[in-house]
Amino acid sequence: MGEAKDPIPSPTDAELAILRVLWRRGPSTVREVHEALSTRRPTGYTTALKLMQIMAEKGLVLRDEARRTHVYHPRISAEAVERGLVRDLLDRVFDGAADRLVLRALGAGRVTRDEAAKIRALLDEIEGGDAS
Amino acid sequence: MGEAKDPIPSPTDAELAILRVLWRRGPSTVREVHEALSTRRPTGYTTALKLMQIMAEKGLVLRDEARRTHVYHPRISAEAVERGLVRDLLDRVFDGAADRLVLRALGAGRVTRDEAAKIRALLDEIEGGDAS
DNA sequence: TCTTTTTTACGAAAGGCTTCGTAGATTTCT
DNA sequence: AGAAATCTACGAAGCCTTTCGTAAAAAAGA
Repeated sequence: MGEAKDPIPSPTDAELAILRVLWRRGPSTVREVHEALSTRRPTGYTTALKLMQIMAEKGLVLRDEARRTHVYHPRISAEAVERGLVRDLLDRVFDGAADRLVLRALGAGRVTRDEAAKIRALLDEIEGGDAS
Repeated sequence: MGEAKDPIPSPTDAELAILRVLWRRGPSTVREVHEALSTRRPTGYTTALKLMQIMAEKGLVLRDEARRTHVYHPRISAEAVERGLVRDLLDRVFDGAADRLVLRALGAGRVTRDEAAKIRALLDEIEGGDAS
């Protein structure tokens, strides 16, 4: 029997911030991530380092140790993480009712005409392919 | 100058669960809340009590001490809390782009024809009233 | 009355997240 | 070579959240 690889956990807040940098920049060093984060919120270098080490343990990132300065790669897609977080919120506060979440989302960030059009198109797509 | 009353903080997970009971049942005692929660997840009575005491301190609920058995009232609306949580998620993971959140929401919980219709109506409403 | 139950108050432990300081190794610069 | 900078590893503190145990007061029941 192979070892049971547990599912990758959802990132914490700080971890998510780091993943976002990796998704945007691509594989990066601790220094690069730290600098990207520091522009928004000053923080210690070793803080980023420690977090990224933890993330490697958790399987959120992959660490390339070929050179002395390690390079970190995201190991889960933005889409997967977004899906997980949205499902969480959906379950925790909206009883899984997607339309109630959408209602609030449309209320919270004001929606441009463009965005509305995109959403309509998406609805068409869903209903078109759905036989229920 | 009046004392500066700080804004009510967003509820934690356990606090949210309690608020949801209060929203559904209306003003309730610790016992009632505890029983409502215990059906889903067994937990100690004093756990609910402690949480509700903390929530009263934070201003999330109001405590009526007229009788020995205190009665707790929600002090923020479901709508306000939902708005806050959605905005959080929006900022933290979607750069404030509501349509990206909606996209994921529509993907996460599968959407019924009914829900789709509601969302369309909502979009109509927004675009109708919006002069941008 | 005396016992049992209900209720509040309080303290504190356990776990998770974030942050940082320090140490040691390696590389780079002068 | 010697000094300075860079990098990883590690431990631990501080904070927050959740959970529960214990104690004391009040009410209800026998």
